Amino acid sequence: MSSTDLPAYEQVKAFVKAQIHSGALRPGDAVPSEAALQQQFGLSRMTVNRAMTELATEGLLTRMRGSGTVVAQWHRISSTLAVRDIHEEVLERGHRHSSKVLTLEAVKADAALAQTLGLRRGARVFHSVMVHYEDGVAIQLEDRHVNPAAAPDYLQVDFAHTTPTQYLFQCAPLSEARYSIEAALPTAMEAAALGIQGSQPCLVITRCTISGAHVASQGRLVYPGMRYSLQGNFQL
Amino acid sequence: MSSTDLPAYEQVKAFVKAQIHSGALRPGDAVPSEAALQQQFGLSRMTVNRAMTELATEGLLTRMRGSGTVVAQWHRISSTLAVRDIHEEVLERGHRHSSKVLTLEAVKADAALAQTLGLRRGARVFHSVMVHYEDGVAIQLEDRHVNPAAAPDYLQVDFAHTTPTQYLFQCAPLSEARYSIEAALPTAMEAAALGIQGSQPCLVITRCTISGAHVASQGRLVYPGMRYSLQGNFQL
DNA sequence: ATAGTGTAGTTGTCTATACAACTTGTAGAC
DNA sequence: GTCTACAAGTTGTATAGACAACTACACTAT
Repeated sequence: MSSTDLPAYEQVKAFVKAQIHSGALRPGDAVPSEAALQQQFGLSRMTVNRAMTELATEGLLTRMRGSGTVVAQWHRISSTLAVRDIHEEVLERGHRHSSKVLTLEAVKADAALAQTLGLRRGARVFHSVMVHYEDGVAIQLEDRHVNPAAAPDYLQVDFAHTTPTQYLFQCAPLSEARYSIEAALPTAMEAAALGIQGSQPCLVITRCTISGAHVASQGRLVYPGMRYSLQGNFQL
Repeated sequence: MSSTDLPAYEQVKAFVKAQIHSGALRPGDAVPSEAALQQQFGLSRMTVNRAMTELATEGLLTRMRGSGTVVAQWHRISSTLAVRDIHEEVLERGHRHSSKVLTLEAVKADAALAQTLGLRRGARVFHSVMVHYEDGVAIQLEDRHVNPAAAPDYLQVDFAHTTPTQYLFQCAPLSEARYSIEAALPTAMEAAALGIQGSQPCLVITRCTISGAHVASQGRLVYPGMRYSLQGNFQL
């Protein structure tokens, strides 16, 4: 705890990481045991254990009780995909966010929708379609179906002052989510709403949020391909 | 440690999680302090601390030394995106994988490529283009530029028995990656190689892998939109 | 009123120890 | 040769205690 200001367990993590990145330790290789590192660094085992346990949960190491620790075969890269509000997102980029509600209604669920929301066919569900603009340019079409059990007052919400994501966060705490990302062509209606050609590819994120026992909502988010890309930067 | 076989710290985690999912604790709400939970569960503070620290790194809680713990505002969902080999991926689905090499050559880097690979303009880089098939159906076009410093023998590799991902894993341990996911139309060449219409949208992943100080390679992975989607399931 | 001081409460880290659960290899019994 | 039993080594979990770093708030002196 003298060389830098980093906590001791972080220094051990950095040491092991460096050995992996330099190639001194390759996938499948055995990593020194906690006892060995304890000696080498002059730390207690609990501290070394914390370092190694964290590296394991980060996916860099594979540990087996009784057997030892090896460098993981697949460097799993843990990104964080934040389920967040597009309003906040736009503001964070220093731009102006606005939106327009195209549809806000109650409809009867068809077979497919009923299944994903866990309801019976013909059940009453809420449906909203809106377009989000960043500095006046359409960047997202949000087509959402909501389970009334999760948000009974969905139709009364004033979406000029809030967004579906924001509102649903409030009344149905998120517990699980499923998503699917694909490239597809927009429907004629979607293309018109986004102000793009129907032949222009879009990034479509289909997202299903689950709150406790209910499937709270199912959303289809359409991004014009030319104006949007999902980006990430991973560091091991 | 009596009710179930779960470790004590996992039980504390489950307890707090349940309170959040049920809505008893909402984003921004204060969570009981470690001392309080220690009393309540009859555990040592270290055990409670482990539970809370892990929930914080999972993004469920926000902790501030001196101030306390609150439920995080944004339920960050930590997915794991594995940088893995398409060969293994196809085999895992129980299908047959094959591939065809279209190009394997050394070229001079143009300005853009030189910049991303961290080389000077006109530097010698390796270039490969190949198509991957799953049970005979084209599912991915892999257009890759490789830094010779990371893989000097890239042109001599027999890609009938291995894949670029696999080979690069061996000779250049991964330390960082940047990616970008977007929807785009394939080039005429790409469409022909994948056997699809040029008007069919594709999911394009541009990936840049970094190994230590070098940028090891830059790859453009094109997936036919109709045959592929990125999927994920998150659990908090 | 304002600025500074102090104190209680909270989280971050580290130690030393202990036992449990599991793996692996070896020595011995048959 | 084969199986069993044991021992050594490894990780998983839990404890009790300690100090450091920081925050928030109340209180005091100006």
